[in-house]
Amino acid sequence: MLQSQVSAESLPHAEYDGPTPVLRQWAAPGLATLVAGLPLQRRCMRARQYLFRAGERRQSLFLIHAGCFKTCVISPDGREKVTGFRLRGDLLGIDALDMPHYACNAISLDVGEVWELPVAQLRDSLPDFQQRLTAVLASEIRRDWGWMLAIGTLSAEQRVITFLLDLSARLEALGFSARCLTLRMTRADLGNFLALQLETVTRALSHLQALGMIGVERRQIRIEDPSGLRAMLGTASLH
Amino acid sequence: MLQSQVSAESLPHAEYDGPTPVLRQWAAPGLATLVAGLPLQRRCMRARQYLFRAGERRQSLFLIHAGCFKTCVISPDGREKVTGFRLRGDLLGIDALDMPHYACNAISLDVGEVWELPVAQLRDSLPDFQQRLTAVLASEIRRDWGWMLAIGTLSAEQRVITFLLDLSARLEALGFSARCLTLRMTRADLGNFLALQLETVTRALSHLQALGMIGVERRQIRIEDPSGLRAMLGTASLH
DNA sequence: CGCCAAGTTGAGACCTTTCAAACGCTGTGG
DNA sequence: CCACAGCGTTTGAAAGGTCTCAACTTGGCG
Repeated sequence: MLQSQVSAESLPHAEYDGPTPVLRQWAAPGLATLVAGLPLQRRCMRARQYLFRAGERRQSLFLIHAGCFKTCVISPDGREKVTGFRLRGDLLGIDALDMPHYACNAISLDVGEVWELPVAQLRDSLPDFQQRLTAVLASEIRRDWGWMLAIGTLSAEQRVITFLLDLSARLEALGFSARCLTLRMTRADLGNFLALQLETVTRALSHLQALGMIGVERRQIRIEDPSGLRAMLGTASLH
Repeated sequence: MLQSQVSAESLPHAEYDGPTPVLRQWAAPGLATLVAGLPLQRRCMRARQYLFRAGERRQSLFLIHAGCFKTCVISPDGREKVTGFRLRGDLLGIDALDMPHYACNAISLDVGEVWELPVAQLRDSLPDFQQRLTAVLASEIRRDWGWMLAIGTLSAEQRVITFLLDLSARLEALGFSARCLTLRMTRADLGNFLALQLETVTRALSHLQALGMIGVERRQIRIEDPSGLRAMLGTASLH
């Protein structure tokens, strides 16, 4: 249980030589260590299980301890948009900190575990907890802007590359392999997030594989040539 | 000086019957009244003047008192992305609250005035200032998600409509006319924000004018048929 | 008065979408 | 144990929306 990304971890570690251009700001580190001593409510998740839904009464924040989640918003007329894929260390629910109800859906893509944070209590006991929250929020804004930039200025293939490099770097920061990743989301989710059709995502992956840049086997992705991929971003036709 | 949007204000007020579907969360209100008594540094701006640039040392936050600003991020390889257009009451610089340097450029699109907020001082004197900040940050995240949704799921024309309705509603909330608006940004800025080419923006505006939905005269936009516009969003082919 | 930035419009090319079909897993029931 | 349904993925071919490039117009400003 909770063993998401083990397949990646069992593979050899590899170098990752430099940050992805823009998408390079993560949440404030160390929140997990901060709450280590507290009596937290732990909650295990199955794949495709909702952690919470937009509109539900917001009781607490959740710190991801294991697994992979997607967050998505849905417009009144039914259009859906995946706003991000969240990994261990990410906070879920912060976007509704000032509201009585959640503002998005949070769905587990795999088995996982979250820790429920008692916000009011933490605010009192930890002097700089509130400031930590603002840091997490600000960095989420910058992350979103990075993706808006990518979606607005890059071709389909470049967006997919950006996603792969970003995910690779995030997984590596968590101690997993940067070269071999398991996508926990469907092509449809990925396309939705990158503002592409799922077929376009598939084609981009196939093409990158044909170029020898990556290896694709269903949701297992091997990054064969990281610097080659990064070079394909630099040669941006600026759209 | 500071008389941005006067042209709109001098025109008759008109009804705005209902919120724009998704993009409907604004910054926490009343920040201006909160800081009313404090000895704030005021700063006047000209058109095209930078309030701050990404990378500059961040000293303070700025509360827009008058005018219109754009914020934008620039990737290392020179791709630019307008992340938003900011009006009176909006806070500039919050996205870098946890950093020593600004994370975006803030550029005045018109004459305007900002109030410089001494963050550290406010944090001490106003008990819930920090909490207000988190509210502003969270609402910025939701706003960004709304635009990501629009850009990812709507056609060019629908994005332009969404922008016009959003701006109209924001201006009305500030006491300006909801029917007659002055765009302070160029077509290029608008296109950049909406992930479209400037020519596509022009064509969308021309087409909406041909349909009798709006009147276009350079940067003066008259919204002739708000519900008609909103209907064009509902008839989304879901891309 | 003339230059220049901003905006408009047209025509063609191109990338992505759309629609369709086939394939491969996975879980279920006979 | 295998057949089968169902979802996710892959690939092809055609259509279409947006981009690109270009010319022209307009209004502002030195």
